[in-house]
Amino acid sequence: MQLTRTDVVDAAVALLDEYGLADLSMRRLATSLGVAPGALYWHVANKQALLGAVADRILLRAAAPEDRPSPEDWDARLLRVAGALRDALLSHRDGAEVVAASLAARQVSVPVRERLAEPVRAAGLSEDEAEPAALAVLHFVLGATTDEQSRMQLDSLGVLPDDGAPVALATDAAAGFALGLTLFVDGIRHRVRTLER
Amino acid sequence: MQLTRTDVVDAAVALLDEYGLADLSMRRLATSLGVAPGALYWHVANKQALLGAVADRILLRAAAPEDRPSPEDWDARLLRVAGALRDALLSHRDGAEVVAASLAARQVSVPVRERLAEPVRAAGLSEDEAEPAALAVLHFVLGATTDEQSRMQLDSLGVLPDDGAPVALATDAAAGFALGLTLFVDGIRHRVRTLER
DNA sequence: ACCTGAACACCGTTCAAGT
DNA sequence: ACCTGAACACCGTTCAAGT
Repeated sequence: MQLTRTDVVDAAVALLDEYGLADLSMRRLATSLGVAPGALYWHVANKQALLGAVADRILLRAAAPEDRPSPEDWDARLLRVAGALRDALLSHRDGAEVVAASLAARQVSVPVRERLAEPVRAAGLSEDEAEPAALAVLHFVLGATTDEQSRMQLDSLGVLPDDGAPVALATDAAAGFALGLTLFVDGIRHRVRTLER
Repeated sequence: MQLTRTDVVDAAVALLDEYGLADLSMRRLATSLGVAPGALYWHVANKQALLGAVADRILLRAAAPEDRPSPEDWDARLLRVAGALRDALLSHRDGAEVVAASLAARQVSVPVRERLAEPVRAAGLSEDEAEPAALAVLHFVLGATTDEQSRMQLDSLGVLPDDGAPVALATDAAAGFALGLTLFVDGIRHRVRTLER
């Protein structure tokens, strides 16, 4: 059967989940599809574009457009969207890294920034400020999740430096994430209040 | 003259500034030092460790320990440290990316997280919360600066998508950075107030 | 102690030529 | 239209052997 762009991205996601980003090469991908390396370049411009498509796949669940307006307050909405984003990133090996890199390379078409900007605008921030504020939240989510994910891999794969408390890392990461988001929400609320005055 | 670890890191920083992270290879580095590739592995365990040393170099200026306690309020201190961090990252090509990657690989020894945690503790946040709050600020700084730097490179090197306002990008980036930090500071202040009650 | 030579096992990308 | 074969120009890392 003939190869599709969708097949290529499917296989790339499968390789990512099984071997991680460092071992996701065009040559390995070609082998897994039973095809010569050059064949991939018919379906995809280059590796960067492929990773962008993978990033879109990862984000799609979390950042699909909402069909009907949510009845929640803006802060609950922001927390939910950011949480869904984190979940989506965590649901694939090196997901946060792939998305962060693709975002930096401007290879992502899922409007994840806009999904975060909507609640921030609803909070009452000006058009000018909602955009950078949403970006700040996005940067936090990506950074925190990349960190969490790389930590998970480091200590699944060997020993971690073990710097201090022997607590469950998973709950720690979730708590840190929640705290960071809370700081943002409170900061946004404060800014709206002072702007209203 | 005999090669030193310091020489190797010096040359790596020079290559980074001139050609960027993507073109900073061990082989190129060896050539620039007039040495066989294998020679580098006497002075440095591997590429990751080398990049960690480069990251430490980049951070050293911004995160050197303060000799005497600053007379500033905690919020001014936090803004200053975060700003100095951004400046340090911007002062080397791909600086933010190098530091972010090295931080994720736990290859950085400059205590940049602690430098941010100090003002947060001084604000009145508990020991438990100051750490993740400082991490959140660090993630924001790294994400925002990586973004800013990759944008700089993309439009110095070609055309940028030009999505909207034809404003000066540099001022935009600085303003977005300042806004993000302000949200954090206000969020922290709010949290301290509610905890005090 | 420090470095070379040479190899091992890979990369991403291109492109004429085939079907 | 889609893919192969083969090449080009690279990688990071190791390690016996030299000095």
